[in-house]
Amino acid sequence: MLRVSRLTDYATVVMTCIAAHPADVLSTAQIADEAHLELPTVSKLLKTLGHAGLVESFRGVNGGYRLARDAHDISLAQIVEAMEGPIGMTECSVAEGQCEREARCNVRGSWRQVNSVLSGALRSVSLADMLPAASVAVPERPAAS
Amino acid sequence: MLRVSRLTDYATVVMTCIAAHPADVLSTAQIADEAHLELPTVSKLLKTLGHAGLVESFRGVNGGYRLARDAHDISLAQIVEAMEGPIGMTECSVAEGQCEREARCNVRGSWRQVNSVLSGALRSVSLADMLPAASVAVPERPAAS
DNA sequence: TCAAATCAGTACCATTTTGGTCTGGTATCG
DNA sequence: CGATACCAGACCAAAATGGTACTGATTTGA
Repeated sequence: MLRVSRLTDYATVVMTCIAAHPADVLSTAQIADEAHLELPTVSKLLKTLGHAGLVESFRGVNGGYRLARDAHDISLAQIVEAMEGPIGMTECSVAEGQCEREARCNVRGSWRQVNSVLSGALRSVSLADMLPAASVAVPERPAAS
Repeated sequence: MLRVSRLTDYATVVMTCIAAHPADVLSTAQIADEAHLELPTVSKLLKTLGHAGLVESFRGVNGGYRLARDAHDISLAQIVEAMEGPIGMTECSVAEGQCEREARCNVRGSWRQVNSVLSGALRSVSLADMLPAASVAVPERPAAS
């Protein structure tokens, strides 16, 4: 079915949740609640996203996560690569020497061409583009504490 | 990492092998030999490709397979769809109502956008384009650099 | 008409990937 | 010091994937 893994999909949702509160440090529990995902799952996602340098973490009481840089400077491609590694539609798009047909393979060039179109599309979408347009105004749910 | 299944990759190889002999009916054994793949695997591929109407089969002695239409009229997208079903990068790109977030999901639109770019790229490559350059003059070669 | 060649369909199994949970550890704040 | 909250890793169950085997149906040709 040619799709990204479910975790990658979740990662985009989690990232938009964090991006919707640019000023705050959100705990994993808050993010899980907002994204409607299980807490351990969100925890694992954030760990991976942190390793990739897309979010930064703060430990201890009142700790949590925050975007590592502005939402305009984070692309969908970076999120996908953080979760799944280098983008490649076939084995041989990513690394050389995977199959012995490589030298005389007619198919490989076409796949690489499709691949570059895809990664271009992923690079062209930023996290800011994925936010609801309304978020420039007041969010629908003001933090009732 | 965001790739088509290995069988889909094999399917493109098998299709180019068949396309390289436009006049002949090739047996599964011949195709397997030429593609350097196992015979039962090729058999399964061809059955699926046949159901999708991309190749036609002939039974009995001297039977085998042949392209159902000209190589220029078969796109990479059709091969992928034959093997993997509708092209969609996320669950919700393909069908509605998969997740309860759908109504207010900010992420979905961006995925659908990426998706349409990808399927456009797959549609733009024909089986004829994937053959060795001998018999085909590639119309446009967008310089990928 | 019989036998060989060849595709058709189904069922099955082994491996890998994926998604998710749990446990213990460490840092920070009050 | 202790409560909170992130960190790291192992671990497990379920699903998808790739491959194999077996049986049946159809056509050709001797």
